[in-house]
Amino acid sequence: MPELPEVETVARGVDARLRGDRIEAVWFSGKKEPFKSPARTMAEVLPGKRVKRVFRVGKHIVFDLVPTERAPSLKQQAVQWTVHLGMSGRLLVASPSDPIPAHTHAILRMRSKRELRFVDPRRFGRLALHAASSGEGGGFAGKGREPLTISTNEFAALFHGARTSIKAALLDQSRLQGVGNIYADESLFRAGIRPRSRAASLSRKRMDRLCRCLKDVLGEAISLGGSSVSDYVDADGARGFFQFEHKVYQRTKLPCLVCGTLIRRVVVAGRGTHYCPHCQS
DNA sequence: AATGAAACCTGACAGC
DNA sequence: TGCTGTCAGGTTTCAT
Repeated sequence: MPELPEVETVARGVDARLRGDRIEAVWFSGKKEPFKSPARTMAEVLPGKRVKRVFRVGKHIVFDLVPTERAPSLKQQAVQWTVHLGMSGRLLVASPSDPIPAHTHAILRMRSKRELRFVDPRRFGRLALHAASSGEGGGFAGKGREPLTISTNEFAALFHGARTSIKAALLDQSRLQGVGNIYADESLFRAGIRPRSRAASLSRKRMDRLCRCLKDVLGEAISLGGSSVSDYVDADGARGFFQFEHKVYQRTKLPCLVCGTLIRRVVVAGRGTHYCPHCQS
C-alpha cells in the first residue's frame, strides 16, 4: 500500500520526469467522481500549466503548477494539484503508445508527449486542486507532522494524553502524516513496543526509541523504493524492494527473525496488526 | 472531544 | 469449474 516511502518514491520519479514540462490536455474517466475537485474544474485549470516541481506531503503527491504566458488571462494564477493514491492508486509516467491499463481515471498529456496516468482500481484515491498560497513555504501542508523531520520532543508531545493505542495513534494522520499499516507495525517491532500499548503510557525513553526506529525504517524503505506488498509500483512501473525487509508485517505464524517466536496477528484500530510476543513487550 | 466502527471499492485468494 | 466468503487497508463519515 502506498505509505510515506512509496509516495516519496513516486513523487521523486514524477518530479524527475515532468519538472519543467507543460500540461497540454487532460482527460478524465466519467467514473463516479473519484475526485475531490470536480473533473470539470480540473479540466479548466490544469491545461497550460507548467510543472514547477513535484513533492510529497504526508501521503499526498503535490504538484506546484504555474501558468505559462500562453495561458488565458483568467487562468493566470499558480495552483497546487494533489494526488492521493489511496489503497490501490498508481501514478505512471508513460508513453502514449503504452497500453492504457484498466481503471485509468485520469490522463494528463504533456508537451513532451509523455502522459501522466492515474490508475486506481478501488477508487480510494483522490485528486484535488488547491490555491497556491502567496506566502513563502505556504500552500498544501496536510494535517499532521512529518515523521522524517520531527524532533523527539515534538514526537513525544504528539501522544501526550492520548488514551488510544500507540498503533492507532501512529496511524492518525492528524498527528503524524505518512505512516500507514506497514510502517506502524515495523517501527513498533524495531522499538520493542506492543501495538496495543496505551500511547500516553509509554515512557519518554521508549517514545524516543520509537521516534528513531520510525525514522530509520522509513528512511531505509525510501532507499529501497518502498514496499511492493500488493501491486504498488513507482512512476516507471517498477516494484520496490523493502517488502523483503519486513520483520513482522504479513508474517503471521512465521518465526520471528530475531528470536524465533511465532509472529502473532491481531486486529488493532480495525487493521491487521503483526507483532512478536517475545520481542515486543 | 476523542475514539471506534462501518462504509467506500475491487481484486486476489481460500475453501468448497 | 465456478461460486461464495474473506481479506486487504487509507480515508471519510457516522455513532457512541
